[in-house]
Parts: sequence; structure tokens; C-alpha cells
Amino acid sequence: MTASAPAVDADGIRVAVSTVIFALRRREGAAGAPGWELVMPVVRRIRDPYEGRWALPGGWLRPDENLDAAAARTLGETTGLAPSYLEQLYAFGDVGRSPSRVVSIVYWALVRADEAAAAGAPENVAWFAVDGLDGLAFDHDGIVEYARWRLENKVGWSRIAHGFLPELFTLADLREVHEAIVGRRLDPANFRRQVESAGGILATDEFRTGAHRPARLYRTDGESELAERGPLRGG
Amino acid sequence: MTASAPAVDADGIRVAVSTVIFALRRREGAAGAPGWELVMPVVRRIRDPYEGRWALPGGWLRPDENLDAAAARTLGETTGLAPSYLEQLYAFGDVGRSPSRVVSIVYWALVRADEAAAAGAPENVAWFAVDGLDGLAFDHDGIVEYARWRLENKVGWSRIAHGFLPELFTLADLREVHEAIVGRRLDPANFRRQVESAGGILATDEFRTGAHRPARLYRTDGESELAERGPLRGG
DNA sequence: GCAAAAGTGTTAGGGCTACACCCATGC
DNA sequence: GCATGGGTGTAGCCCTAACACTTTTGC
Repeated sequence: MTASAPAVDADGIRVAVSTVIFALRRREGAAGAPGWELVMPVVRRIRDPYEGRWALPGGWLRPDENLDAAAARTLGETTGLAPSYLEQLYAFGDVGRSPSRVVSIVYWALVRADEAAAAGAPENVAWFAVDGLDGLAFDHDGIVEYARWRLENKVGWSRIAHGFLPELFTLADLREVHEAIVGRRLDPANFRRQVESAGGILATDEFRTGAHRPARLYRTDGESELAERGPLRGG
Repeated sequence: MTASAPAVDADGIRVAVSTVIFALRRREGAAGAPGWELVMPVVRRIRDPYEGRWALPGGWLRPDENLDAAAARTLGETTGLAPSYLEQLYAFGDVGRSPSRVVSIVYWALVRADEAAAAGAPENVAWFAVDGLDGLAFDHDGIVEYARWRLENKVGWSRIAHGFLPELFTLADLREVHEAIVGRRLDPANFRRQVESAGGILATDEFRTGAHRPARLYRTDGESELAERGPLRGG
């Protein structure tokens, strides 16, 4: 957070915007399991409160920008990332969650694996596996837990998993993303049929060649939105 | 909104809390359909902007109260109601949604039919059917539409419908609540089995006598929460 | 040929839907 | 008895899980 805090008004309430950012990373070391794991970037706080602790990337809401824009801006400023998917998570505003009164509009975002790698490692930014994550500043542990729950739920009835994938992908790619999110292996045959009948993907004429039988490449069907959220279009 | 606006800070951002309140009312006039319809209270604005227009009940967030408490307080002050269920809906903060910069943390609430009737009709409060509602102040039309969508979705996988019912109710009561929310008739036989297998209700030894065969009375199983929302407990 | 992943087929089970049917009460 | 809502039974359909099986490639 390089921006300075806004002047505090008579009521002492300030509005911040933070983001829980999910990405996928090849599971390191590890046994034969060739899977992926969920990781997220956190930034080290350089001032009180919680100086030295890891916290969600974020910053103060500016008077001339929408909430969505503030989330995209602050996560870009702190981590160098541009999200492939961004959605509001929840507004946290308990009196005791910070020494001063701060209402945090929290977003959650997905970034593609290649983007996460390209962003490098800015100063004071570190990536951690989401599962064992603990000890964040403020109430951010609980916020991450809630975002994780929302991601796992939403992957079951929307197409947000595509937010982790490049333009062209195989059904095995898509399945591995789902497996990483729900935390268990999925039957390739059944997964194929479910995805095909649900729609939202388009088969191309290209194949990915490799060690075995070539796999057909698919692309996301741009016609429909990435994730349904009812009559909401942002605000 | 009897409270005066807080002083505007250097950034000019103020935090408000509003609530979309749902209740059920016997369908008036109408044909033989003995059903219920969703209604909600709105308050007439007594100052600019949108003076004279109907708006969601709400008020300014106080520096010493949590968001949930602010929602409960402001809807009580403006409408005299105490909700049987209250959940955060979304934070709206677009730059242009109000002449001055206001971030609104919007909640949605359920009140029981008897409570709604007991609250009477405070000054400048009116109840309208949700379905034809239009012409509210600010961006409140869209907010109501989103809350309506959330209610209809959530009734399918949680037990929030109980928020409309008194302590003791028949399965027909519960079914009529669902019918009013989803907007179509439900098969009594299948509804009974689904509710019973889903759990969450306890059969009592009492029956409601009436014009026909007495119907068994049930009560909500207090063991589990009214609505699952993951690892979130309020904030 | 062999291993392994891509992709297809098949079957059993569960839940949902539609609807037939019986039960209990007021009139 | 009759009408009506309460409550039970049942058969078809669809979706899912499990897993056998065929196809296609690199080595």
C-alpha cells in the first residue's frame, strides 16, 4: 500500500478495498501426484498495525473510482497482476477488526498460471499455498477461508474454472483445475460428458500433441458470461 | 432517515446501510388463487436527492456499530420492524449512483407476516408488491431485483423460508411460502418428501384443525442455522 | 508391442416429477 | 355421503458414479 491514508472524517470511517487472489501452481517436490495447488499472493505490511505480517493486497477507495475499479487498481499496484476474473466477495466492517474504523469491500479474483509467473515477485509480495495459510493480519484469515468456500461452491455451477486457463485448453486441463479446487480426483469420462452437456466450451480443430494420444483443444464460448451472478452487472 | 448526514471527509466518501425487506401478504382482491405475494416496505424521501420518491429503508453507518447492527437499527428506525432473518446482500459504490459519493452496504431481510401487520404503517412508509415495483430512488430498482434473485435462489438450497413462518406451521404453510417465492405451484406430495428428507424441521404432536383433515404442526429445528453461508458468521 | 492418456459405452442407483390412491375431517 | 385437503405409493425419467472398453499416440 503505497498510497497514504485518506483524511479521516468526523465519524472516523474509512473505506478500503482488498482482494483475495487465487492462482494455480504445480505442486512442488511431492510424490507422483502431478496435480496443481491453489496459491495466493499476500503483501508484507510495512507499517502499523500488524507491521511485518502478511495481508491481502488492497488500498483505499478513491472518490472518483468505482469499487470494481478500485479492486483492480489496488491489486495491480501491489502485486503487478491483472485478474482474468474479479467478483465482489463481501463487505467486512466490524468495529474491532482494525484499530481504526475501516470498512473493507473485499473482492476475489482469479489469475492464469502464466500471468502469475510473468508478474515475477515484486518487493514485499509472497505466494503461499491457500490450504495451510494462517497468521495473516487483521481478520484476513477468515476472509480467505470464506473466499475459498465461495470458489469451491461456485466452480460446481458456473464456469469460473476457465479463469485459470489460457485461450486453448484440453479437457484434461479443465479437469485438473476442477480437481485442484474441489480437492479430489474426478472421473475423466464423466467429467467430459458433464462439461460437454453443460455447454460453454467450443471444440476446435487443433490438438495438443504429447507423450500419448493427442487431445483436442477447446476454447471458452465467449457468448455467455464467465460466471452467472443474476441481475448484477457490477456496482 | 431522521439522522443527519455525517461530516464529509477529505475524500467525500460516506458509508450508508440499506435493507431490502421481504414479507408475505395475502393476495388481495384477486381470483380464487388463495396464495401469498411478496411485499416490501419503502420509505418516502423527504429531502434531495430524489425528494418524494420511494427508497429502501436505511441510514448512515455509525462509527461504533457493526454493519449488521447498523442494518437492524436503521430498518427498525424507519419501519418499526425487527427482522427474523438478516443477511448482507452486496456493497454498491458506483461513482454516479448518487450526487455525492456514497458506498451503500445493502442487506436483505425477512419479516413474518404477523410482525409486518403489527408494525402498522409508520409515517412515510408504504408496502408494495415486489413484482411490479418500479421507480425507486437511486439505483434501488436494480438492488431490489438482485435481492429478489438471491431470495429465489437461496430458498432452493437453504431453509430461509422458515423466516416467514411463526413457530408452529403446517407443511402446507411452508409450501405456500415456497410457492410465493418461486412463483409457481408445487406438488404437495413431492414437497413433503423433499422437506422431510432435507431435515431441519421437527414434527410436533399438535395438529391444526380446520375445514378438513387436521394437519400436523411442525417447528424449525433450532439445532442448525437458518441459512448456511459457509465459514461466515457476520462481519 | 507396450504404456498411458483420449475418448466411448454400459449399467446400477438415486433423486425428481407426475399422478394415482387412500385417510380424516366438517358439513 | 361428499368435498377437500392431508398424506402415501409408485412408475418413468434424468442425472450421476463407477468402470469396462476401444482408440491413438510415443517410445
